[in-house]
Amino acid sequence: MPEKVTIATVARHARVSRQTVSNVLNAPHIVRQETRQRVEDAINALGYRANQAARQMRTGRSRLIAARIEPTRDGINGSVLDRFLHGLTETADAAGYRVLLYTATDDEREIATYDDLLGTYELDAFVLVGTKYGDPRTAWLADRDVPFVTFGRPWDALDAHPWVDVDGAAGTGAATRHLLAAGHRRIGFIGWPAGSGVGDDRRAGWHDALRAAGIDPTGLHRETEDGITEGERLTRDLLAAVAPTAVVCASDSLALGALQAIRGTDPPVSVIGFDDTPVAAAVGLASVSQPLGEAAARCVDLLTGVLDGNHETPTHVLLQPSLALRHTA
Amino acid sequence: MPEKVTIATVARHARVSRQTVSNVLNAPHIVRQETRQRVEDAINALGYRANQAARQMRTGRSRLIAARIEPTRDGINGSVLDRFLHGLTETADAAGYRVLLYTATDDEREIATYDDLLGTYELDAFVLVGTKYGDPRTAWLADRDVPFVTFGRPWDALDAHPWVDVDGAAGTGAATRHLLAAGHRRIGFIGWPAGSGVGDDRRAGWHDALRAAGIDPTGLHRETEDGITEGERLTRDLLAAVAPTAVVCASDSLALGALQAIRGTDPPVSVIGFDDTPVAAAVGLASVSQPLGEAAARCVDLLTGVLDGNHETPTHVLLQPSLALRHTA
DNA sequence: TATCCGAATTGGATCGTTCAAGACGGCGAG
DNA sequence: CTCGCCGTCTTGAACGATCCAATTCGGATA
Repeated sequence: MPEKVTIATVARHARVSRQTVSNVLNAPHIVRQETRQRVEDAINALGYRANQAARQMRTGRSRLIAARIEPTRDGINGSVLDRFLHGLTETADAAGYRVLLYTATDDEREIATYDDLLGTYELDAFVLVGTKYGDPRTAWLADRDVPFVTFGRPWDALDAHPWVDVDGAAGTGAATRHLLAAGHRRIGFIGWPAGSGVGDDRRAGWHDALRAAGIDPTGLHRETEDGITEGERLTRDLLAAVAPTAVVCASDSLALGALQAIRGTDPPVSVIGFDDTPVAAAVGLASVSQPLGEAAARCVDLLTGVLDGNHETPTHVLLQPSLALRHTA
Repeated sequence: MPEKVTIATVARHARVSRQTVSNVLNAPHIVRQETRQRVEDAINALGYRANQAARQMRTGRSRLIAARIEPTRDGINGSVLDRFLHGLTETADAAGYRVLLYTATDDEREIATYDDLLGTYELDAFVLVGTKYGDPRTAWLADRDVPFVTFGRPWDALDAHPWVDVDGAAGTGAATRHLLAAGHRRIGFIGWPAGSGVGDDRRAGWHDALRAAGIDPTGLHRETEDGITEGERLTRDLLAAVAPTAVVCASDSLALGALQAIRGTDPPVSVIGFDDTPVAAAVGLASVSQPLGEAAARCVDLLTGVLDGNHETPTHVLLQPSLALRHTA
């Protein structure tokens, strides 16, 4: 069995000192061209790889970022996180970072996990998905100057920390305008109770688009917790009350419920969901599509900016969604 | 700012040597009860956490396991991996391990990634999801004595390495028997081309169940690549040829296609899918459900067994699926 | 020729932990 | 009484990288 290749092995092979090899790796510009070449050749010939643990012990940086993988709730929205995670892994990899997973059942435990991860693994940064008003997790991290980025705006103070988000209002706005252009006038909205940043944002897009078209949105919307059953219930209610010819929903779960509710209507009531989940694609549901890969990439950009001390990079990014049109619209 | 708490800090505080603290952590039984208590008190008082990088450098073990997150293909089957990953993270955590993500677009790059992860991060083990006949990845890992477990049997040699799998034949068998009990006689099967271990296994369950009921399965099955469109096409073909009253499918994707094809039949043709994906739950599709959390837990069990040198643990585990009955069956 | 300068390189110390070997006191056997 | 052993604890070295201070060397300057 071949003995382990360390920086000393490379140094001996290239007939230079350990420090010179280290310089070739970390500060190539201060090494003479000819020497550098010799060292690089040795590295390739021996298949040397810098030992991350040793490097970390000296520098205190692990090149590891943590992301949370959530228990699959209704399984529909879970796929959003899944796609985001995949993008994150890919982009982080390209930037020389690795993604470590963790889970937590509530905020308190999640914070305990931060403490543990920071203490034992010396993580470089965290990526949080979804934040709420007065989120204790971001406060904890900020208090300790731990670098982190959220996918989702901090609704109570936009400048609190770096974030990446998708413009939900633009998405529901575009969906509504698409329906208006198709001749619809009574366009309903099924969303979440007021108070959640994301929900209010998505409703605002629909609301403002109707207003801009000279239509009064009063009475045309309903609010409920997320879920297929709830979506169906509220859509039936809305149909009975104001007979909309189209419905925009805050999520694909709600939209799937809406689809059940409108079954058999003639002409069929149009439905547009939100998130463009695989379920939507499978059942032909039109939906607002978030650029998740792009969002993940921007998160990594922001993090590397912070970690490498580039304070010139922007601290927040708002991406535009697109409309995935299918036969329900 | 408080200075870093190391093993030396704890030692000083408890008035023992560094090594004694280390022993309390790693071999408590060789430390006198009274001393141990004093050290443990100091650990708690100071909030000491062992530095993983330093430990790793000395022991060569990182307490990190790697799992691959795949690009969301059609997004339906992706959720299976997602749920598995979540279970894996949770169980690994409980066993003192963390899960590191990686991606790769093909086998060659995946192997290059193994090399990189092993070289720079000294990963303890890998979890592979899905293997095929003559898989180059498992061969590479086995060659180098890298511990790993697969979720999915190595179809060409069941004793090649530790694995966890779900009994697909039992699943399709149960589905078929359920349909038989409901009075169906002509039960079709839509699956994948012969040659894939998983596909052949799932077809065998259906085949044998029919045979056991004294029914000749000849002509009642069709094979195709996975996908909704393909599933629909083949189901139409099967309907036209032999007019089955029920169809068992090798995946939820195929089953969704089948649902499109049978629309309007009277009495409705029954359909049962495989994987119990969120999509199935959403559209009311009956499906065979894999115990993914349990599978992940068993993977961790096998790994810790290998890593801790327990060669007495079984090297493979075959779990039984259950039937999620919904209105399509 | 002596002095100085900066670029390039060197050896030693260090990060926090575990391993290997040894020190110390008490106890039982010879 | 002495020897060896066992249980308990301590000391020094090592893992593989980077940081720091010191050194070499060729060339420019006085």
